[in-house]
Amino acid sequence: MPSDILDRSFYLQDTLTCARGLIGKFLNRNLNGRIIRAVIYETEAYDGEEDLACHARAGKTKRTAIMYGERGFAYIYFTYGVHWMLNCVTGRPGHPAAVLIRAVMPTQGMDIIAKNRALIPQKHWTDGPAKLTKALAITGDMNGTDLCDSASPIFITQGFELPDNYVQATPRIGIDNTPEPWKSKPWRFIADLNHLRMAANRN
DNA sequence: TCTTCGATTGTCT
DNA sequence: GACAATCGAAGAA
Repeated sequence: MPSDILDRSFYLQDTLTCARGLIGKFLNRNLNGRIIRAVIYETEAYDGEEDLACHARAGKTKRTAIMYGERGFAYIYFTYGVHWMLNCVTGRPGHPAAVLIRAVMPTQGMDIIAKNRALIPQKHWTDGPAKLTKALAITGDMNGTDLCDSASPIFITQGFELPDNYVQATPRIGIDNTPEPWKSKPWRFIADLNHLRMAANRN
């Protein structure tokens, strides 16, 4: 299948580089043989036990073990008793880190997403980390999926190169109780949606 | 075992 | 803008 799959060496890079680099890439979901594709436009980096916003701050546990494993795999966890979150394991081996996928722009398989997000305005189908997992039917049983294998239910492929002036870095969302300096680290990356739409339309 | 609280969302005012 | 929903992981006891 796609020779343009994002290969494991990508995920061995520094976690911030991965978080920035994933902006503009395609998130692919194979659902019973049908592919849903969406461009990633918002991510956050969680980097190591010393990052007090990172789940691995408590060390290696059953939940975070996947972050200590091989790079390029999915770390999917459940939160608020309701929501699934999708992350990519990144960074140097032995260093627990991951990139949270916070938002995507669907480009293929819209009919499936429409069913998964019934009654929700299209604008809000995939504009949040738990919204996109619901839209793409991603749940905890896909935890540990190899994102570098096009036979996986979830995998990531090459996308658009976005110049830095269309991608801004801001503090991460929803970590109000995390102490400084972690709370203010500009480890969230978000692309200009208008620019991304134009880039997508050119292709 | 018990308590706290979360990398959020959707609804209601 | 405020807040309930809803449950499992982690830390305390």
